[in-house]
Amino acid sequence: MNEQYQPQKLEAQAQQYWIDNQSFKVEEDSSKETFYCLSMFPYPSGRLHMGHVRNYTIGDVVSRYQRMQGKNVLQPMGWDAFGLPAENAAIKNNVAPAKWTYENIEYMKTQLGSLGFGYDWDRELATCHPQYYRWEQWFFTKLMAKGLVYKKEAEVNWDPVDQTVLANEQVIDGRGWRSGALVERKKIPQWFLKITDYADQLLDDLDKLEHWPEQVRTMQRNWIGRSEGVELNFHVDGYGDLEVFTTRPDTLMGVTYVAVAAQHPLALQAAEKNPQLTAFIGECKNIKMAEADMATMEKKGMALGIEAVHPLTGKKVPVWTANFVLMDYGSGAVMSVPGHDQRDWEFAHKYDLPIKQVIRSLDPAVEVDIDKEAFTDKGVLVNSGKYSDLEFDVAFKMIASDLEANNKGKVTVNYRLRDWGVSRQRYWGTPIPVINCDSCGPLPTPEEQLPVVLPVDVEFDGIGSPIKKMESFINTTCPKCGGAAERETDTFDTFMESSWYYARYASRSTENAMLDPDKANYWLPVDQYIGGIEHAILHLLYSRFYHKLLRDEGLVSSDEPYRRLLCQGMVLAETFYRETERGGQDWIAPTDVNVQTDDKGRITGATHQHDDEPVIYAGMSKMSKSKNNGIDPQVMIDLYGADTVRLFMMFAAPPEQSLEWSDTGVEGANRYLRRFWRLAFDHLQAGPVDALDVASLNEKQQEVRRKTHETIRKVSDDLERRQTFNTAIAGVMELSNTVSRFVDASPQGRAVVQEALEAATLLLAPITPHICHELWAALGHEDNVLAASWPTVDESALIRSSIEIVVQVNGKLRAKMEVPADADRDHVQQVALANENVMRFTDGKTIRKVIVVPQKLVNIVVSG
RNA sequence: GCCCGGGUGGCGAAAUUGGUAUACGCAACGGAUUUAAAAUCCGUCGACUUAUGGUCUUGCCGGUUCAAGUCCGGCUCCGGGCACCA
Repeated sequence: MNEQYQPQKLEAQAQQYWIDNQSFKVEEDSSKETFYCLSMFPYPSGRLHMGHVRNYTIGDVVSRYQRMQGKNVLQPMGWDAFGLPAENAAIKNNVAPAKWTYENIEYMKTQLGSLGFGYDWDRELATCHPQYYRWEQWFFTKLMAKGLVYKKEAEVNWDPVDQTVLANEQVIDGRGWRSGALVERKKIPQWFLKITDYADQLLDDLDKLEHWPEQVRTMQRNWIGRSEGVELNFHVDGYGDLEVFTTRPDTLMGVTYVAVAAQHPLALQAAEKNPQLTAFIGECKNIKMAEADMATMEKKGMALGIEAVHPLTGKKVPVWTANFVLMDYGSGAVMSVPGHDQRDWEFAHKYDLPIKQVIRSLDPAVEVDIDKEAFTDKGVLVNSGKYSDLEFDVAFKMIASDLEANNKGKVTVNYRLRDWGVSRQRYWGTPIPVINCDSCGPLPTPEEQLPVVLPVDVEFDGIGSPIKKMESFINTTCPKCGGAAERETDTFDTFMESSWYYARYASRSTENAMLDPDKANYWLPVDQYIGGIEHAILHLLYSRFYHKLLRDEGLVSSDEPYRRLLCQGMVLAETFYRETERGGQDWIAPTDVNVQTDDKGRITGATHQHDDEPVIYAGMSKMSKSKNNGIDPQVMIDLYGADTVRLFMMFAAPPEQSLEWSDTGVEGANRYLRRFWRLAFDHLQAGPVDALDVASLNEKQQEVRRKTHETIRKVSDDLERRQTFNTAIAGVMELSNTVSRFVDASPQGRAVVQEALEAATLLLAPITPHICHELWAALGHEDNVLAASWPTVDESALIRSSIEIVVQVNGKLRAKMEVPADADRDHVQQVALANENVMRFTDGKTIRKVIVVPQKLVNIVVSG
């Protein structure tokens, strides 16, 4: 064993050992318990960022820990390779997306290797590979046959100058990012998957996911947004029935107007002879189709000059159009009850529409003043004719059945969830396997023609997808009539690829099918899934949906894809900037900045290393290109080694929380590894170690041994149940501190230290595998540390003869005392009451109550 | 705007089921070692105070309890998501 800790050398050796021995290759083996640990695969953007390092370190720790539990562990890795950035890079650097992507994959793969992650690379996949996406295409044609796919017109962000569809991200302040043109909403035909058919299953099965964070389940529940209500019709002369949905039929007598979307046929019809209305509808087009923009924009509307008939009273109410009513959501029309809905109330105030109170509070003491704001609680009906004085539930039922009896409405369930639009008008994605024939309509591409391969040899001019102009790709024949037909040139949403990759890893070598059910079911569901909280809704919901589709196709047998979920927080770093002449910010990399601090270490100022002139400190924020505050993991690995980076990442914060990058914190992690190495080195220098003889240990030796076993117990629980890797590391650090303070060169003293060092090495092995690989051998083990079993707790080592009890008087700490571990309640109470310092606070007072919490504390309640 | 989180020393954090607030680490300070520096080792380290002790302290205001960082109600600030970024 070398005296110096040399991470570069030792890590290269350990990594070579794992490669030579194919240590992480796994096969199906029915005799072993399985564990499938999956980290969300990266988008191959060029280099790993710290978010990846954090994600994959957590995954590797869990995998290695489970392996030490004796399980057959699958930990695969792959590439979420389709997406917008490749197209942007193509335009910027004049390089084909495929080439750019594959080069990035190659580089990032070496980076993952240098971090020591234990992946089974035989199962690697890239979603841009035809052998991957062909099964996605095949599956889509199956879904078409099942009627789970349909085509309809839906709105997109349209750049009228570049003549192209923009992603929400590409619309900045309402304008196209490249052209600067005012973006319009435009309707184009697109393919949809009927995720709403599975809404109830997706909702109900959330209850089964007991190892998912509650917050993610809540977010998904709210996203699906199941609500029971009534669908009802307002008749409009010369148009027909205007259908609306409400969860509050009890407020029906308070409707003072109805509102339709700007694109609603009724609005368009009214606009034909109304230029002002036409102008207003045109104006409503200039809003980005993102919910946040819709919800925060100024609410505007205009009367259509049309009236609708109230389904119960027969009275007429005006019809308005409003920019906040969504055409794509529900029927594109809403009934408005300004007395009991705040948005309607504000709209009514703005446009002087009548406001009518029809609900009062259940609590007679509560005054309702609808002149001030809407009263939105459920309560008792008033001013509602025969329904007055009814409470919500009764009113709901009675109004609903009256509507039903008059054929004006019915009770129904509504979801916030909308069907999944999977069409994208982009190049770098999976071609949608559809052939459009003028006479036969859209048809699935026949199975024998799959995959529909995306041409990779393309010219990129930056405007629109190159395959949309590529006749050799487009022109084909109709599979039904044999006539000339055209291929669909849209590609799939990249969420399609990431929705089933977890299953493909489990059946990676299968060539003639999407999945081999035997192999897939051997591994699935994923035991532990790890990824960023930003995926809490979309990716995880689509993936859950896809799993149910795979199940219904007979490819998997489970209901849910991911048994346990861990959402890791973001990685933050300090940000610095200078103001530009135009008042913008010029972000400066933290590595280019010198920081000044006060005597307490707080940042008081900073200067640029290049010119020593001041820069502005803007606090911590997520590492990103836009803030230029990313720290390159490769630089840190080269400087300190992978183990240090891994240790710091896992120690600095609990996994779900955001993690603040700190250069000195990394140095601290490195310092700990050097100390740990030195501790082992000094111990081994003293020669062979005797076998441990538990019965002969003195008190000090017993204490060290107790610490060893308490640490094993704590770290096991932290890694397995709590997944608080930071406290696990703190625990091992405490053990190291105990050992380094323990000076005892006697044979049994050294035996106790040997046991402690072996335990610490095993406990750290999942987190810092390279140094532990080396130390395990140095401590005298012939087997590799990967093959070692997780240490077990010797319960007899934990036994204490006395314990500390704290004594409070009126809840305030007044004394600490040692009592025998087996002391009974009365004894503990007596000793507490007799304590000198306790008596200073009880003297002359009346003791009202004494609370004894066994093994912990005594609280004496006094008065007077 | 809506949904979901979070706020504890100078800093990252710990306190697991309501029971000792500040474990572990960073920074800072003092000392040892050194020709010197780095590295290393030892020590101090929430605030105030009349100091073997006491008072206060977990974003703010209020409540429940013998006991609240933890539970409840109201606010506030910060972050994530909002369906075409992945």
